[in-house]
Amino acid sequence: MSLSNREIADIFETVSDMLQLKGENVHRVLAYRNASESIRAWPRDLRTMQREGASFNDIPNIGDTLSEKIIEMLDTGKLQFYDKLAAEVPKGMIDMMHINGVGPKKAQRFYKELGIHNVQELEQAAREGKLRDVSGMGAKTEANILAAIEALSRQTTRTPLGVAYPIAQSILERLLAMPNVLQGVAAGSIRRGRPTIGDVDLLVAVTSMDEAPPIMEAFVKMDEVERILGNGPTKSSVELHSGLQIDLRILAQERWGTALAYFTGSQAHNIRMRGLALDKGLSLNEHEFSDPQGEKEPILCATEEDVYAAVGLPYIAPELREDRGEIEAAQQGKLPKLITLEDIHADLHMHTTWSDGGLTVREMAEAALERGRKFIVITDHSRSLGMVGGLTIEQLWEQQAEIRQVDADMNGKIRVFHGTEMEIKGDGTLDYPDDVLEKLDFVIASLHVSLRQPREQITERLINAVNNPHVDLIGHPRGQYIPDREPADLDMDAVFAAAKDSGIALEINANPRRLDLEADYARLAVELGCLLAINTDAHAADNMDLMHYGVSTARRGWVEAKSVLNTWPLEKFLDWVQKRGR
DNA sequence: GCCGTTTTCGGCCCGACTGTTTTCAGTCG
Repeated sequence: MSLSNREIADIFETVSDMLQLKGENVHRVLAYRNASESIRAWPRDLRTMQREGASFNDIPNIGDTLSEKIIEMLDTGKLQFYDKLAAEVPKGMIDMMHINGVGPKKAQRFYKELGIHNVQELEQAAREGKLRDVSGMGAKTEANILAAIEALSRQTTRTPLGVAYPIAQSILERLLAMPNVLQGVAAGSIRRGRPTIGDVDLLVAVTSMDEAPPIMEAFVKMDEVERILGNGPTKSSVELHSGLQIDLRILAQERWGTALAYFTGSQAHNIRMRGLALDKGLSLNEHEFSDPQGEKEPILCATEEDVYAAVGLPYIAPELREDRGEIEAAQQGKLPKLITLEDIHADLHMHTTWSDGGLTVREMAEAALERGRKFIVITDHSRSLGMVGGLTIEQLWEQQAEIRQVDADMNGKIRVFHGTEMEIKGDGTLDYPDDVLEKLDFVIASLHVSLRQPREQITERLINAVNNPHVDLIGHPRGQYIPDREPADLDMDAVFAAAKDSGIALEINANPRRLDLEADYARLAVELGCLLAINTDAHAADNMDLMHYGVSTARRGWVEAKSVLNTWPLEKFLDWVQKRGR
C-alpha cells in the first residue's frame, strides 16, 4: 500500500511534532517541518516520480536521509522511525501542542507533573483549577488555555481566502478612515494570495508612534471582536465572533518597506532575505537593516523596492515570496513578467438562468461590459446535470438563438459567444455528441460527479475529454472545494501530458472556493507547455468581481499573460478555437 | 536533517508579547 504526497507530508509533520516534544535539536525539528511543507506544495506525484526513477533530492528540503524515508513509505506504506517515535510519545500530547499558547515545554510539564496525556484531560484539569499549580504557570495561563481549547473546537481548519479577504478589507477601511492613519494593507498570506488563511495580518502606518494608542484601542473594541488575545503598543491580536484571528501592527511610515516585506512573508522567504542581508554584513528585521557591530548607521526603507534593492535584488511580487526559486530567479534577472488583472479582458465560463445562474444572457453581457470585458462565453450546464437545470440539445439551440440576438444587439461593444460547460459523465462519456459540440463556439468539459473514483478510472475519464478535438478547456480540473472537499485523485502528470499533446487549455477557476488549478499545478502545467484560462464561473453579476482571486493564483504559479487564453486579442482567440475541432 | 560565492562541517532569522518571574523562558509568527 503506497502513500500519497499528502499522507507522506502528514507523517513528516507529525514526526516534527514528536521530535519537538522530545526536546530534539530545533534544527532537526525544523528540517522535518520544512520537508513536510515542501512535499505538501510539490505538484508532482511521488509515486510517479519513483516509477520514473526521478530523484527526490530535487524537492527542496529533501536530502539523502529524508529521500530514503520517502522511499520506505512508498515501498511499505509505513515509516519505522515514525512508529518508533509514536510508541514513545502519546498522540494526545501532539494535540496538546496545537493549542494556542501550549508548546512542547508546557505539554511536557503537564504530562510530567499532572500525568495529563491529552486535550480532554487538560481541559478537565484546567476547569478544576489544577493547572495553576504546575511550575511556571498561574491562574492566567490556566484561563488562557481553557479559552484556547474552546477556540480550537470552534475553528479547526484554515479560513478560505474568499472569506478572510472581505473581512480584512472591511476592518482595514475603518482603520484607514481614522485620524493619522497614512496607509494600510492586509499583508501575510492574504497579500500572497494563498487559498486559505491562518490569521489576518493588518498593517497600518502612522507618522509618529505617539499616534498609535487610539488606533489600537479602536481596533480591539470593534463590534465583531469576541476576545482580545494580545494588546501591546505596536501589536495586538483579536479573535472575531467567527473564530477568525486578526493581528494589527502599527508602525512608522518611514519603516513601511521593511515592515510590509516582513509581515507579507512568507517566513521561508524572509529567512532567505535575512540570509542575503547577513551576506552583506547587515541584520534585517521589520524595522530596518542594521549593523550587528553597531558601527554603521541603520538603513530605513520606506518602500519594499528599497528593501530588495538593499540586498541587490529587483522587486519580487508578493505572490512569488514562498522560497520556491524566486530569490534565485531575481538574482539571475529571470523573474517572470507576471500576469495582472488588467491583462484579462474576457471571461470564458459563466452561467445564466438557462441553467443555475441568476441573470439572463443579456444581463450577464451587460454586467460583463460594465466590468470592461471585451468578450464572454455563456457556458451553461449540460443535460445530465439535472439538479442545476442542464440543457437538452433542443434547449441548447434555443439558447444559441438568444445569444446570437444579444451579441448582435451589443453592437460590437462586447462579443457574446455560445458555449457549454459539458459534464464528463461518471462512465467517462461526454454529455453531448460531437455533431452538437462542433456547432458551439467554445466547449468546456468539467467533472462534477463521481469525483471519488479510483485514480486510474477518473484520470482516464478526464484524459478522454482532453483528447476530444471539440473540447477547448477543462473546467476546474481537480474538482476541489475549499476547505471541505479534497481534489479528485488524478494523475496530473498524465493529464498535463495529454493536454499538451491535444493543445487544450486548462482552467484556473477564480472562484475562491475553487482556485483550481492551484498555483503549483498551474506553474507545472505552463512549464510542461500547457495553455491556461482564468475564469470566474460567474452565476451572478458580482461573481465577475472574483477574477482577482484567479489572477493571484496564476501569479503564485509564475504565470505570464501569454499563457492565458483570455488575455489574448479576440482575433487570436477565435483563430485558436477555429483551429481546434470546428 | 538540510545545505553550500563559508561546499562535506558548522551554521541554521529575529523580535513582540505574555505571564511569571524579579531578569527571563515560552510561544508565536
